[in-house]
Amino acid sequence: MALPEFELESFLPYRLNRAAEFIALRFAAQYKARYQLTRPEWRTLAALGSSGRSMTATEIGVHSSMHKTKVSRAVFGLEQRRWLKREEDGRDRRLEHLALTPAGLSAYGELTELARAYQAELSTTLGADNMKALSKGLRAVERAIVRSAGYARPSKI
Amino acid sequence: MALPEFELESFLPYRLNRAAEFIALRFAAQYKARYQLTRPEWRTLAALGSSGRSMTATEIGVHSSMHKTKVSRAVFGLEQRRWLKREEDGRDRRLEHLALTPAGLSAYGELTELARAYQAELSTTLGADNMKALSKGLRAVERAIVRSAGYARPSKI
DNA sequence: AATAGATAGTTACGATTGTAACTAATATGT
DNA sequence: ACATATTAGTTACAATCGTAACTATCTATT
Repeated sequence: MALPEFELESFLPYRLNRAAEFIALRFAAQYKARYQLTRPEWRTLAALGSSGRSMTATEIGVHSSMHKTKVSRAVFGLEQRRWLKREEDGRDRRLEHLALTPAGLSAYGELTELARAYQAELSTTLGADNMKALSKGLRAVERAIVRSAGYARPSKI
Repeated sequence: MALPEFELESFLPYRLNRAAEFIALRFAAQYKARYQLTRPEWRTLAALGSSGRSMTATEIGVHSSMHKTKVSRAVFGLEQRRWLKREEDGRDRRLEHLALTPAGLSAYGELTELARAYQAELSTTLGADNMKALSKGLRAVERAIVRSAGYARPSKI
């Protein structure tokens, strides 16, 4: 009569969600307080800044697993701050190439300082080899994401 | 003049968020289609079902890293389906002990079947030892969550 | 060249969310 | 014992989000 065992504590989606929420919140508090940035705005800024090149909105969405309307609004927000500018593609006028302005780049630089500090703090808290293990596991998930983006419709991510 | 390096690809909050979002979405599609459950409702049901005992709303929130208003609404939703009942604490009348009804338990049983299947699929996709690594890393984060809940205000999580 | 289908991105709108304020109860300090 | 602070949980409200529909453009088929 006993139910077959199920340990929520070992169920990956639940654990990942919980961990992500916990880890993200503390960092979000910093850039929110300092720059009034929303999470999608920070993620968009980070995607652009880290890539070191211009990207389309769709690319940003795939890269960060954000819904396209989220990206669209984040881009609009960053544009209003003049941290980002759009440039129309010459050949395909549906595409917009998004790039950080000097002001955007400088904000990105300051934010990466915070990020670096937070990452260092995490490394101390979690321990170096737990970080390594986490990183290895995440890399496997990332490969799965890339693979599935290849087959399936990216807009559904 | 070059900015100090920052690799978004190695920044834990970003990576965790992306992975969690990706992994959770596929599973959410299943319980949404099958039971019209929301994510907070599933997480609440799972926390209760898996613990095998009654819990308070606050305990559920800490356990699942969900905001207390999210928990409050999820509890209300599950109560309306008659999957959960509340019982007042005799000594402290602010507390409500939440427990699954037989119907709730049976739904939980069916959902854990889906969960188990999904976990198995993930294990195949990611590979057993990547799962192990991920699990080890998550366990470290979980310890950090527990520690911080001890000191800091849990309502802020 | 014309039509149908696909894709990039935006937006209207209903649903979901978090903040802050609230109620009700308990705990604490004097 | 009384005032004050704290805690559990709910709710009003404004902000945010995702679905679906939309515009504009491009690609493929005939």
